[in-house]
Amino acid sequence: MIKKFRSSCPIASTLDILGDKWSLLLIRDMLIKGKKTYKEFSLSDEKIATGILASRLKQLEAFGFITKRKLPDNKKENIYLLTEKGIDLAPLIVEVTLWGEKHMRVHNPRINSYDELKADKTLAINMVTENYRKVAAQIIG
Amino acid sequence: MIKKFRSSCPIASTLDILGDKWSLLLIRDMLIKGKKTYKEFSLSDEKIATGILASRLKQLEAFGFITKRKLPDNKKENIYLLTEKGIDLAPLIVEVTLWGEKHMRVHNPRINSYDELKADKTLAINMVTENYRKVAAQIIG
DNA sequence: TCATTTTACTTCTGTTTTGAAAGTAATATT
DNA sequence: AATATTACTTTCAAAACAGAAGTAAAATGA
Repeated sequence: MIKKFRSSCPIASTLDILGDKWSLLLIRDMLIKGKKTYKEFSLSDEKIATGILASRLKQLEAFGFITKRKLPDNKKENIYLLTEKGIDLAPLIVEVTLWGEKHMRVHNPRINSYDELKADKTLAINMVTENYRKVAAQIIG
Repeated sequence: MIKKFRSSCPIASTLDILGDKWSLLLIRDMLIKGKKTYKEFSLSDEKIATGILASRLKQLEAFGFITKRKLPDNKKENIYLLTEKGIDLAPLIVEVTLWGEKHMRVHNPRINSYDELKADKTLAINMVTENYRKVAAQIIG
């Protein structure tokens, strides 16, 4: 997985990897919705194509956002879990959610409210990350 | 500028518009670097292609992130300025910067430090947005 | 046990997007 | 009046994407 970076800017470098329409949604699915298998990802609301899903998982793993493992009692399913690097995207995901809720509903009226998030951003981030860590630890036993 | 949204998720809807490698960099150039003309954008460190630049500016304008105007004494240059919707991306941009600085340097060693940002996030956001508003107001007279 | 289903992909094909270069038209400068 | 600058558009090859179909191993059901 070779990757050339366009500049020395941290924003540009982040977009060099996460700057597409799917990568951050996979992180969202893991962090917020607790998804962990290929099948679960493939059933997303946004209908990701299976080829794109495979390539994104590969890239996210190559760059250390996620890990891939098998559980002892299941030789078929792969379990994808966020690393600290991936979990650290929680504040970013919260900001995107808040911005999107505030400014995108005018374009997409279907967007829901997230009042809990607005009320206490820091608390929301902590709850999401703590919850994820707990659930992940439970999965790997 | 028609656009179909993939789902009711605010993250997905935001990515439907900003989920590419260039849009957020243009916002960055305006908000942080004070760029405002086509020429200035085209001279970015990341070497955006002129066709992509034109299409992104068009989309950002169509979705109300930026406005396009001419100054009374210059019939040639167009001045692009962020709207409130665009300025509101400051917290998101700060989060991306901080995340990128923390986690991307391992992949791209050229990335610089942003200690001021880390020290006080809220202050940094306020300074950037207040500065932008002031500079923009001065430009339009 | 053996057929069926499930999971996790890969492959194929047509379409869309991107990137690099060149071209154009109006305005501004020398 | 000639040249340069600005803001694009156009062109075209290459890369990325989307949807459908196919494959192989593992798990399940009869």
